[in-house]
Amino acid sequence: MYAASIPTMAVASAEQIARLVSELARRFAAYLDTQAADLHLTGPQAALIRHLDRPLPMKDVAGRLRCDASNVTGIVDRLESRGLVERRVRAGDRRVKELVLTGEGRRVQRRVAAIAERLSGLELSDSEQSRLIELLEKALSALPPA
Amino acid sequence: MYAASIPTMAVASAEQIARLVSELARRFAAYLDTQAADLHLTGPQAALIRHLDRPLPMKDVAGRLRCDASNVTGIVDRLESRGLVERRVRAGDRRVKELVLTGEGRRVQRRVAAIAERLSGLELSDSEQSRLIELLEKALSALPPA
DNA sequence: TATTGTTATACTCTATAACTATA
DNA sequence: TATAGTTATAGAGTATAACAATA
Repeated sequence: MYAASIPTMAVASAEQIARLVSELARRFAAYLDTQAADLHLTGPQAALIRHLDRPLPMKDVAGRLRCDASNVTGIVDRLESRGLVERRVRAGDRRVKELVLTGEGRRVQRRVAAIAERLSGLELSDSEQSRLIELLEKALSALPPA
Repeated sequence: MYAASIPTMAVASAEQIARLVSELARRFAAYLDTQAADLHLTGPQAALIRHLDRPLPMKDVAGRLRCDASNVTGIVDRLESRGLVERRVRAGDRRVKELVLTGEGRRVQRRVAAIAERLSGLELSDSEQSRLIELLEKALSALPPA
């Protein structure tokens, strides 16, 4: 046993948390990817569709996906070729192209949204869920906003 | 990767957990990537180094990274060209190449390992950490093993 | 001049299939 | 024949820089 002033246990569990969060992140991402693949979407494509809650300029899409604007061109090209999204020149400013979902795009969007919700069960009781939410929010506050 | 925004109201805590875990996963991955980039490593390169706790056949590396063996060739090529890892033909079976860290590779490995540990604080007390570990483990059990 | 989006370029990661060398 | 690893190929994502159109 060590002196109480040096939180040995805390260090041990800190590492454990890092490992668990890492594992959870990995599996969660893998889950999302496989679910997206079922819809014939890559991760970034699914993310783009999920963020398209209203007509959005390409630049804003890049902002939400946190990637360079030049990438969005390619991702949108592929989605547009499948008829899921559409580029529309903004009336007031012809430099801007707004991205909108097609009818089929909206159908896919609903299925994408359902993916995260399907994770919900998590085998936790209501009170466990509340507590987990609290702790996750606190843990989140320790990470850079990115 | 998924939604950035956290709902202000939440009675539906299951969905909220899905969003929080999603957000945590996203930020955690982003954090790991930027930290790895500081070491001039990509995510997969850092992951490979992290898993190299002993001489490991290429095939086992692929297993640990959960990717096809053909990918490992390229990742290892790049690490080897930087002198971080080394391929060694196994004495007993000349088909097998075991991957080992060089001295410099071990130094980098220690820095990679430190990344996850640095996440440890998480601004949680000891008991909060214990509880979070419990809940994370339970939540993990709901996800496919991948 | 500044901004929006695209194109050109170059890398990394990904899987599948064909190939080699060993067993 | 079977296994370990590589190579060939092709597609997707990433960023930087240069560019056109528009403001």
